[in-house]
Amino acid sequence: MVASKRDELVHEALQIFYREGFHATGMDKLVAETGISKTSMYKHFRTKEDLILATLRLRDEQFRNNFARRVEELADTPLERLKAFFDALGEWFQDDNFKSCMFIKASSEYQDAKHPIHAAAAEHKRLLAHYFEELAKAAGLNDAEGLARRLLILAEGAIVIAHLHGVENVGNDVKAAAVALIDTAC
Amino acid sequence: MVASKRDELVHEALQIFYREGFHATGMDKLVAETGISKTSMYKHFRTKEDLILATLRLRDEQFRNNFARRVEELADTPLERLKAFFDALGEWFQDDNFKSCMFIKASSEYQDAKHPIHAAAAEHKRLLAHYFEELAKAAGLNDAEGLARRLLILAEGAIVIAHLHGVENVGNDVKAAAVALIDTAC
DNA sequence: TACAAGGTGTACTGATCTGTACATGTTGTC
DNA sequence: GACAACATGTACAGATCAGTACACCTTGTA
Repeated sequence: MVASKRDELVHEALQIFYREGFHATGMDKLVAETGISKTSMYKHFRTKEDLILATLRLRDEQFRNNFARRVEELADTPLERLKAFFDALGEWFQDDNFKSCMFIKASSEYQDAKHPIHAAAAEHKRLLAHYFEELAKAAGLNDAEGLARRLLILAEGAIVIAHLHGVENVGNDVKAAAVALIDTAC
Repeated sequence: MVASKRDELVHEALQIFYREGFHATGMDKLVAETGISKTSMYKHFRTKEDLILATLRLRDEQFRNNFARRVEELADTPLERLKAFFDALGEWFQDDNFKSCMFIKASSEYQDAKHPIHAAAAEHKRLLAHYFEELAKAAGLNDAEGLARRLLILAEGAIVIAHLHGVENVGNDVKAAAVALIDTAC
């Protein structure tokens, strides 16, 4: 099955934006690296911003599917899964292609909260917090909502530090901290 | 006392880069907003990158001085000061001009770990971890180094979430999480 | 008065940016 | 075979990017 050019473009642009950044990636670079003509790109997306938003939607989908699947592989109960998320996070940091989180970087380049790209990043993180909250509720933990917010803070901090200081320790550190926070809510 | 044009440039460029981003701020915009001529800028700094590095050095100085002072105002013992850092962090989030952390944003725009700007950001965070570690040691806590790394993760995550989701809750959440982690090391 | 240091204004180079115009080629379906 | 949908190449507009050239002005000091 051959994916449509549109899908191909979004998939490839995702990789390039993730690797190189948004402002630093021009449309000409996308043409050069994907082999897709600029005319086609602008047929599918009216602006570069629209293309970026499409890559973020895809990334959100990928990220949450991959993590949900991996967490389900790693553990069976809601409580164990909540903790296992932070193992999966550590595994991600080990990936050779790991370069921080696309949404954190997007919000760094598009800082205005009202900007659609910033808003998409905020929404992605809200969904992640919601995921934590559902697991915490299912595990019968106290203050599931507050715990979810605290775990989100941990996850984001770990991503930033893994990117800045390299992967060493970070996976273990964030897992330990997460377990400590979760245990206080038992 | 009149500061030198060089200092004036670095101070103003810092504000603009912080507010608008690095790639998004052209040298022509700096000329327009500071009133300093481009010729003068390039007399003081060979490249835009050199200017950015100078703003990061200033920011590092400001950040650590301000926080150290505020933390000393808020508490007297090492243990209390370690906790008080997260109160000071919450105060920062309330600042109308708060727009995440300049170093996180710098590492988002300059992703390569070998890039001087990325390296400067990494160093800034290492100094912050060191600050935590010294306080933890002075407080006689267990595993001061590990605790410092976990607290750094918390601080960075809180900054990211305060930027993405707004200030609500974040200050209290991160303080509660930090206290929980610190108390497990007592 | 002379000089040097620092600052200025303007106009420019050559590259790159987003986005468009326009004519052409390919492919699947009726 | 005809048509529509989708893709292509090329060339361009107009703005902006980092950085430079060059002639001039201001000010403190000797």
